Amino acid sequence: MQRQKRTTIYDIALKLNLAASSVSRALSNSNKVNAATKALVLKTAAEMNYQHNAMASNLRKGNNPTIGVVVPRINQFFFSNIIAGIEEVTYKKGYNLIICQSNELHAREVDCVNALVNQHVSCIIISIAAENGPYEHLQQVLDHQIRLIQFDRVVEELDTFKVINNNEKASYEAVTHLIEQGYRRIALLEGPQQLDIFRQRKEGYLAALRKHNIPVLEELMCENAWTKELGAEATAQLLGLENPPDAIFASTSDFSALGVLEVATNKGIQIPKDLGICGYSNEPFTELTSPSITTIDQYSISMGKTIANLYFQEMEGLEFNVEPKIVSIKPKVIVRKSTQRISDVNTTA
Amino acid sequence: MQRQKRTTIYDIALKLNLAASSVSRALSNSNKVNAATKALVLKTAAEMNYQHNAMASNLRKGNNPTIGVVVPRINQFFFSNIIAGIEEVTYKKGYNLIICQSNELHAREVDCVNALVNQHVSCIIISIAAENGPYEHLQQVLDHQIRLIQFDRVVEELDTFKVINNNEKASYEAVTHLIEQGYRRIALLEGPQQLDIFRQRKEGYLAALRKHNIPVLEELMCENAWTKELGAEATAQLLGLENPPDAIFASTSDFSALGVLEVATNKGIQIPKDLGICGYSNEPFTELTSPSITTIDQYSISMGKTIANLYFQEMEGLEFNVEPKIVSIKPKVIVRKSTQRISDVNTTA
DNA sequence: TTTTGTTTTGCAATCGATTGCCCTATTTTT
DNA sequence: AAAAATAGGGCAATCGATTGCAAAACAAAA
Repeated sequence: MQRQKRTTIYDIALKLNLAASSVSRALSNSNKVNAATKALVLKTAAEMNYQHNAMASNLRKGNNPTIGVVVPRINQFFFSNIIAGIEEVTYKKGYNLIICQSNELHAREVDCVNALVNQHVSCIIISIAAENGPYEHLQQVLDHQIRLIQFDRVVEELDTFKVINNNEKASYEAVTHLIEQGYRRIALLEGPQQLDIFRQRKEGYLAALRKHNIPVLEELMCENAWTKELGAEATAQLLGLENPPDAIFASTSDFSALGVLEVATNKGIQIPKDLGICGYSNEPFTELTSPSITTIDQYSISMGKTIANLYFQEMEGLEFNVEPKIVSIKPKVIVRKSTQRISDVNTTA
Repeated sequence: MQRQKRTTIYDIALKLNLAASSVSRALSNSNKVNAATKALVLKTAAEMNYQHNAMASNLRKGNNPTIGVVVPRINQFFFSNIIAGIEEVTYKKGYNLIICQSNELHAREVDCVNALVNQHVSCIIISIAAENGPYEHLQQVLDHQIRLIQFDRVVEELDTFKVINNNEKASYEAVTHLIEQGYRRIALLEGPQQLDIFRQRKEGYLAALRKHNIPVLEELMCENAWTKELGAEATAQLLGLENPPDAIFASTSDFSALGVLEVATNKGIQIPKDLGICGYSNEPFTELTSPSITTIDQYSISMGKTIANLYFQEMEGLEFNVEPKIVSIKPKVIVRKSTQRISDVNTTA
């Protein structure tokens, strides 16, 4: 079978003995074409199986109603929710969504961003990879007059729109909650410190301790414990201390909290009695473990919607040099069994 | 600030006193241009902050190296894994990925497919929405010479490439496992029967019962119990029977299995001793519940890769009328505690 | 030196839709 | 009835990159 050519407006024009321009106007429902002609064109187009060519149209109109999204991992709950939220909004606006994942690699992130710039997308939404690297590629985006919105993991120095979580505050509240539950030797599992979000979470932890006059102990802070395995390792080490912690705040993720839970349970440690555990992200599994894990919800779907709305409300069609806005979302501590050793606290799970 | 125009090959040509065609050739690394010229063009392009315009290029070349994916929900673990798997492959091939979600709605699915056809994508990968509806939109895709790969939830009658799970076999094996564990009154939670996958799973269930001469009882089969809530409802009903089941196979999803687990646990029923529970999909949480839930793994990431590879190996650039292939993946039963009441079985979790 | 062959470059059409401008009917106004 | 306004439609340029063909430049061979 010969790959037959698609029907174009010229084919329709030829068949109806019209000019292509009239066909175009009819199809775009312009009022500069007679109602009868319009109907005829529409009918014929349907008969001829015509499909509008978005590439040609976008080229001529000089805009591409598409938004590119770059995330570290598509299949991470937080990010897939963000994407779902964004899609919800962009779909209604008739925009397309191009999705890329950096796999936490800087080089790959650069590749993805360049591909999106080549596509002349209207906007790029990005949460940067954990791997360090220069951010010229992001500056490039701006230089090419493409809108840029950073979310969650952002490059602070870059003057762009940002949608972030108030990590410090959330962290502060989580640790405060632990203190209120009577925990005093609270350990911290930290994420890669080149990412702002993890530095902020550490800040919140420190602030809460200081506020309650609890000494900050170096031995209770574990760097780079942001996977289940690393969390488990760190826990084994912490629990082996002469003076072990009575609570562990896995500020990196619920996965590392899971590692904590497994190691502690295997050692026969009572949770929450002897050890409190708090995670971060409100992964679905946190309410299913036994005991369920106290964590921090980031409202990911609604955050996705917020991001997309930011584009449509503040940027679409407007001048380029609007003052970048920073939207900060306050995450919420979800108290569950893994930290509840005082009975009069309201249960959320 | 005036929205300044982007640099084009004409700008470069003008500056270097060359023809645009030469610039184009230099940029595409054609061997029909002098090495020195090529270097000069590349250098100048970089200086002028030139970015290739994919829209123009695709229009001229008549192809768009982009694949569209339509799934019911982006943030469902199975689907986000499929997407991650597809992305892994398409990224390496320099293809873009446009993602849409139908939200299980037929009308929205049609919209998404049309948008992708307008984009003249090279291939559409789809898992159809639960909501019934005609599938002319899929036929349209084929009529427009766009490749179509269906996966997981497919329209059987449509002669396209398909990547499916052998649901019947998986289901058969799961039920056989239950029987081997000594369960005899095995209930089935069914999904919407307009979807093939759920019909197939029911078939597997029936086949296993027949094979072992176990009577098939209408009262043990619950229609449309495919969410956690509906699963819980069905379970309450089943356990209220005069002669309740000793096992429940939630063939719809792990979420409904979770509903089963909660209701049974609340009633003080011993699992797996008094009731066996088996889910479907191997959601991450299934190994975290107590007891952990036996389920069926669908190898979602690798399935995504398989789908993408199918396009590149069998379809890209080839004639349109190649014989559609159907790839069937055999899912694997993951035996966990919720069904293990005989000790000599190998543990997977 | 002339002829032939090979590089290198330019010209111009093309992909398909859009749109400013102009022209011709037709209708409305005076 | 003449003038003005409006509706409907056509022409042709345009968006930016690609590519077949032709021309020019240069090198090699006779």
